[in-house]
Amino acid sequence: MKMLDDRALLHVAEYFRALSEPIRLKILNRLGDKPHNVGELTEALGCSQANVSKHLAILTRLGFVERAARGTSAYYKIADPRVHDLCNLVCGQMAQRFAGHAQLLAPVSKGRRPQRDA
Amino acid sequence: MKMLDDRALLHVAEYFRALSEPIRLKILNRLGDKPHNVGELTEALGCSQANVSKHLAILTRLGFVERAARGTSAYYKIADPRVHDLCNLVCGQMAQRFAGHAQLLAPVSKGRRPQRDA
DNA sequence: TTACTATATCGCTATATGGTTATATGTGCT
DNA sequence: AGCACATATAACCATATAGCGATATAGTAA
Repeated sequence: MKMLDDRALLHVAEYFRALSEPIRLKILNRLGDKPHNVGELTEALGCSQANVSKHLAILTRLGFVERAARGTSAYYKIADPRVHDLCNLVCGQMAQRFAGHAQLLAPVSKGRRPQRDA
Repeated sequence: MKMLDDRALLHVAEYFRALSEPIRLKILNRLGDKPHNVGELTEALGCSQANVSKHLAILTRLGFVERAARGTSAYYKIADPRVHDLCNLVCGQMAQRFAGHAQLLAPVSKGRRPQRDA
């Protein structure tokens, strides 16, 4: 992590930001199974088609997913499988951090500091 | 990545969001070396002390760093070394993705799709 | 051509948040 | 006590963006 110059840092930040929306994580999660078109995703996610399209555009721009037009549909699939490594890493930390705790929904209350045992 | 319910998803998203600001990545990068107090970080980052404090509060709340008061100073250190795993993973992807490309600063132009070879 | 479907984009509003300055809080010193 | 320094917080502004509905674009079928 030492070799990061400022411009690379911007890209890394942008990368993380793309993953900072629950709906986009849901999309990636869905696509982890198999490719889906926009309509399928829209129904699965329960929000507007316009919104799904917008998020898919973001994920595509960042290179997380790939678009393939088929007929009038647009099928999206995971373009970079390493995304799952990322999510798994984070999920692992989440699992540890919140294991058993009932305060999963709590706003990670102010002074709260979860254990950090490696 | 399959075991993510909605509330966990929120936490993961929050986690990623904390990493989606270049200044916070810089702080983590700095702290990766050794603990620093707010004044040192403020000078190193070249922005206001208030701002650094605010970002440190965020990183602390999410459990990325730990605070230790010493005298009138507050020293921060990396609380969860796995953060570096995360960053390294991303940096690795970045390095691959942009290797040799001159368009590092380009807005990852619209249709652009970097190679995804694992 | 027209009609229909699927997706992308536009225009907008509301909210979240990064940045600032000013102030409050806390700690140590005399 | 008062003073000085280090940090945290408050109040505010500006910007970014998620969400929506409406519309544009593209493909298919008649």
